[in-house]
Order: sequence, then C-alpha cells, then structure tokens
Amino acid sequence: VASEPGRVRNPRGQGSRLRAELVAAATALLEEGGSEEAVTLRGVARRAGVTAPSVYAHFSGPGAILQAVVDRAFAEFHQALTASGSSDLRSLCAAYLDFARTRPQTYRVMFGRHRREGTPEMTDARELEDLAGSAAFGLLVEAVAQAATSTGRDPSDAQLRATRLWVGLHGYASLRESVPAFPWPSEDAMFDLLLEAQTSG
Amino acid sequence: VASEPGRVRNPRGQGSRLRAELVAAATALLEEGGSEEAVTLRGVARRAGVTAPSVYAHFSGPGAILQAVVDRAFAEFHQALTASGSSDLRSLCAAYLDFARTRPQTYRVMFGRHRREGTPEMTDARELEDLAGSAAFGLLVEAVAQAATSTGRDPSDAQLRATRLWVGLHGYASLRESVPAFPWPSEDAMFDLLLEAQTSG
DNA sequence: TGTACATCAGTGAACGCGCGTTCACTGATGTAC
DNA sequence: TGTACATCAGTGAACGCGCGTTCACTGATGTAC
Repeated sequence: VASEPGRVRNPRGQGSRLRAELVAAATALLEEGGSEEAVTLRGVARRAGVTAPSVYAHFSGPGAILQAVVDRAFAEFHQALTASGSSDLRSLCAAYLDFARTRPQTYRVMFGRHRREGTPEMTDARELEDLAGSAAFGLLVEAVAQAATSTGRDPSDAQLRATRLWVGLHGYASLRESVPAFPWPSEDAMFDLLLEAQTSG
Repeated sequence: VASEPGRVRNPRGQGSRLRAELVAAATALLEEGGSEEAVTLRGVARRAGVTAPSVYAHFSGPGAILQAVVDRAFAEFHQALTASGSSDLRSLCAAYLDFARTRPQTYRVMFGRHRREGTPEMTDARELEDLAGSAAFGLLVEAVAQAATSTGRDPSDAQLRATRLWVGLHGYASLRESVPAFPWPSEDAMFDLLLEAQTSG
C-alpha cells in the first residue's frame, strides 16, 4: 500500500489539512459506495492516499469520521437553503430536494440514522448537528410564516405547517430514492400538492 | 459453538422449517441490532441455534436472508393495514404509523433501501415485494377515493392525493424515529394536519 | 553561520476478530427387498 | 420380520479477507544555542 502518487506530505504546521482530506474522501466513498458501510477507516485512508494509522491523529475511529461527514453536510445543506433565497417558499423546497437528489447517500445518512446518545466527546458535534438541523428547519418555519402573512393568513401555526411541509418533502425525497419504480409526480407537481395544502385550511 | 440447548434437529421432511426460523432470527437481530449490519449470516445462524453452513441450504447468502425478512415484513404490513378496516382513512393511517413505530428497523429497511437491480434469481422476490408495496399503496388510494366520494368531492385525483398522504406519513414515521429530539406533534395531531390537507383544496 | 535537537506528519509491520464460503463428514430416519 | 441402503438435516474444521487498532519507527523541517 504505497502512498498515492499524487499525495505529498503536508508541511509543518499544516497537518490538520489531512483532516479535511479525510472528510472529503469519506464523503466520496459514501456517495459512491451507496451506503455508509463503504465508509471504513481503512477505506477512507486508502482513498486519501494515506496509511490507516494516520487517521487516528484526527479521528477517534470510523464513527467520528462519519460524524464529521454529517457535520459538514449539514453546514452545506444550510448554506444551500440560505443561498436559494429563503424568502420564496417554493425555491426553498426546490433547494431542499436538490440537495437530496444530488447527494442521496449523504442526505440519507443525515436524516436516516437514529441519533444515539453520544459519548461525552461527541456531544459538541451532535449539538452542532442538531443546531444545524434546527437552523434549516427554522428557515422553513420563517418562509411558511412569511407566506402566510403575505397572503393575509394567520402565521401563528407556522411551525405546525412547516412540520407538515417538512415531512412531505422528506417523504418525497427519500421514497423517490428508495422506490424509483413508483410513478412519482415531478418535483413541480409535488410542490403544487404540498403547497396547495399549505395555502388552504 | 455447540448447538443451542433448546434446538432439536427437524424431522425428515420438515427441513424447510429452518428457513422460517432463520427469517425469524434475522428479523429479531435486525430490530435488536438497530441496523441491517447486525444481520450477518453467521449471526443469524447463531441466533437460530445452527451452524453457519446450514444456512446455505435455504439462502444463497446474507442478502437473500434480508430479502426474505423484507418479503415477510411486507406481507405482514399489508395484513396489518387490511385488518385495520381499510375503509376508514384515519385508522388506516394509524395502522401505518403503528407498524413503523413498533418495528422501526424493519420499516426502515422496507422503505429506506434503494432497490437495486437484482440478480435474475432475486427477480421474483423483488416483484413480490413491489407487488406488496403497491398493494399497500392501493389500499391508501382506495381509502382516499372513498373518503372523497363520501364527502361529495371528485375522486379522480385520488392517486395524487394518496401520494401526498403517503409521503407525509413516511416522512413523519421516519423522521420521528431519526430525530426524536424534534418537538413532534402527536400522531393524532399529525393526522389532523395531513387529513386537513386531504379534505381541502 | 553552523550544528544539535525537538517536533511533526506521517509509515510499516503486526495482532486478533468476525465474516462469508468451501469441503468432507455424520448420524438419524425412512425405504426397498 | 430383518437388513442393506439412500436420503436428509445438519456438523466441524478450515480458508482467505478486510477490518480496527497498537506499536515502534522514520525522515523532513523548524528552533535553540
């Protein structure tokens, strides 16, 4: 297992660059491997062009690598939703489904794993993750409330309506990925369905 | 690895009983292990009180075991939905969420895995599975259509409305399991939300 | 300006483990004569 | 009614593999004097 041709040792103070490379390698393995089982410590090291023990300088084990992948993904997710122009509910939904469609395995791991009670050392990372998830949901609530007020309706139940919208988006995104044979409506048609529910009642 | 105390060798013509025992063992491991990774060929054999090579008399490998678990689960799922009295939309939804709540890992595997293009030998099993999934969805469409006609609305878009209901139910079921820290509405409140969307527009 | 030293970013070999899979086999039970 | 034989439901030992983890190490680079 010689080091990859391309890789050169990081300079003196920049050892932590490897951390980012490992996260990138793990993310690639996750999407290509089709499952989180593809993200093994040895596999990630191999992909990054480094030997297995090097990983321990940055992560306590395979679980911590996947956690870092999820953390970064949540940050990017939030960024993608923000960049979509969060005032427009429809484009916010489009950004949501876009992320889920282009990075299906990452999305699956973000929202499809049960978050177990972490070890003490993981607590910060999980709180960050929860924060990121909450922040993304907050954007949804905000957009729903704004859509309500701009059409002269009561925005006080925005959280509940945003929850309904979220479960619809998530259900569509994940089932479309898992059951592709089903006659799914297009994203646009799905928006019509879900937002029709929002603007009525 | 001595054979489990309880287990006795099946009588002459009844060798295929082991198949059912293996599926039951795999189902138990899936729910207890918290993930499909817990369903290993050796683990299933161990749980069933049998040595590993015995499994090959009934399954071609670990994938085939999990497939059998899913097949049986879909049959039971359809049965549970039927038994709920499929005419009432609300109790149908309750049966759906009941299954997802009491057997979360099984539910996750049923609807959370991408169905890859199977090997030729798996085709029949997958078609059965798809059939079972479609049959369950058919119950939903039927109940939605019936609810529409009984309230004097147009039942022609029942399939689309049933799809919206399905993604909502699935999103709620799977996110509630994955993100338990979220302030989820109760199942009843969720029904109100989802069915309010159904009866309007 | 030169040199000893500490530090840093990794390497390489080794380990034990559980896994999937194979192979030859065993021992009870039914069947043919 | 007894006995040889075929069949069936498994067993037990062995294999190679990739994994996670450990340990002592190496070699380049900056720093102290």
